[in-house]
Amino acid sequence: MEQPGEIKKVSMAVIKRLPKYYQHLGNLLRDNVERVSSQELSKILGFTASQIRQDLNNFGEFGQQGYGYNVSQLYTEISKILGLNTSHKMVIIGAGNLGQALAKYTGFGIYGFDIIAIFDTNPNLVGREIRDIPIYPVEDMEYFINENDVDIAVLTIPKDKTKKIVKAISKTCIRGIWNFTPVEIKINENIIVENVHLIDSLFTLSYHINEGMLQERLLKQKRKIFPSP
Amino acid sequence: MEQPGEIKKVSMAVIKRLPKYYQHLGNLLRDNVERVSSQELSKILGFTASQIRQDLNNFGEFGQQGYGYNVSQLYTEISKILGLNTSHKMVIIGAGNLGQALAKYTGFGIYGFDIIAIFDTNPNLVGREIRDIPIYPVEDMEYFINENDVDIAVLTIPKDKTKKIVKAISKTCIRGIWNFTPVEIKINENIIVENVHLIDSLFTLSYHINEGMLQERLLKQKRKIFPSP
DNA sequence: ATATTTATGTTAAAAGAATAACAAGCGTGG
DNA sequence: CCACGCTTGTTATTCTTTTAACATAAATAT
Repeated sequence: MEQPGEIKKVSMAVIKRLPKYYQHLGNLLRDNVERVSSQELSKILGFTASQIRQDLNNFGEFGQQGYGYNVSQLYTEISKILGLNTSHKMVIIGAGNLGQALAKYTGFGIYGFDIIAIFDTNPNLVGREIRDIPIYPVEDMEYFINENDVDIAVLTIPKDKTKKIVKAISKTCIRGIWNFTPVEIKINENIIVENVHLIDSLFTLSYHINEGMLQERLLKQKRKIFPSP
Repeated sequence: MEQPGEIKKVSMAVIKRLPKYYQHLGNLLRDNVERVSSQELSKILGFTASQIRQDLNNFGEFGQQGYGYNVSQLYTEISKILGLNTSHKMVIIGAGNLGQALAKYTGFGIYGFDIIAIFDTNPNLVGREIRDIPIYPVEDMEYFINENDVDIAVLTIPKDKTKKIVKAISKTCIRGIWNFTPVEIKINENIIVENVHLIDSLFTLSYHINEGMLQERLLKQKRKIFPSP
């Protein structure tokens, strides 16, 4: 029984679809499309119209019967839901290959995610800059984060250093960790962890490539148990 | 009614858990642990023991009553399921920041994923090498892939070039695409696409960081509809 | 102004996934 | 060598997510 004023938890499946809504509404907006129906969105996104309406109704009533959704308004609403109406300060921890690549990439800034510092232990890197972003010694990390109200820490460090860094971070005002290390991070629940486990992703791809052969193998196995007449 | 010899489709949720099983079994193996029960795995992995048994039984009967699972055997079985018992040839398409970072990273090779070439249009990059991996002109891509029986193409190109590259790739013997571009790739069903949509991941993180504030806003909204007495 | 079409929000049904329960079989200790 | 405890594979149940259905309201056409 749902109490008035009670918030029902939004499922992870819904949350994972929100970025898609946001991005495609952005495309429509750029194409000066004024209105869109759940059915039209359905065709572009590949979700059912019903699902789209259900998803959106987790957050409010944004549409109008007989009209559909106002693209601009819905775009704004979803940007608020995703927290993209305010900008975010990020720091990259670990100036290795991946850390540097993420620092060089300008695509996050477009959405208000500003990388304001990089931290590393390597004295050859400390003092240098990447795209005007300074590389500081990791000792200064905690002070810097608190002083500059940093929201997000991007972890691109070797796995054996992760535990120590996470412990240090957990004492700061950081709100979220974007974790590129293969380590499963356990931390207090006020800090959100979003994992990018590349090797898992690659394994999943490998599974699907292998799937055909696998099924043949399983079939043979089952035929032994149920011999054909 | 399930026919003998018929394969029931394995759900995506199960597949996404397989890499976790694989990695933690690898850890146990390195620690010379001989046997493990679903309950013990449950504690490490955070899935229920029941779920682990269900998951594994999608692929065969690997355990033994009263004993559990033989770590080494189960590890091998899962590596076969994931297709990690054979090595894979990869090429990186796009030698930008991310492409170069992935090329420099040696962690994929450990699992038999060998990057054997990089392709780019930039004449300043073509001819150079990254970790002994040569950078070739993108014109040679199709020929090279077919000639060298490349399995996986890693896409790290700007989004506006994606469609053209995908079209070219689709005519080759490539089996899977590891897609780091934000583009939704439509291709014939023989080629598997695994997406790493970084911006989606970042948005999801932002959502969770924003969640607290969001709920307050929704509460206020609902209070208007259901005014408290 | 009115009827018809369109498309929402919401409720109901179906499908799918996670958890729990349990019978059957193996290992271990006496 | 036997009995007890452990742990699986599997079936049953519960919970979640997706899809379908529909009553209602706005927009459009006549």
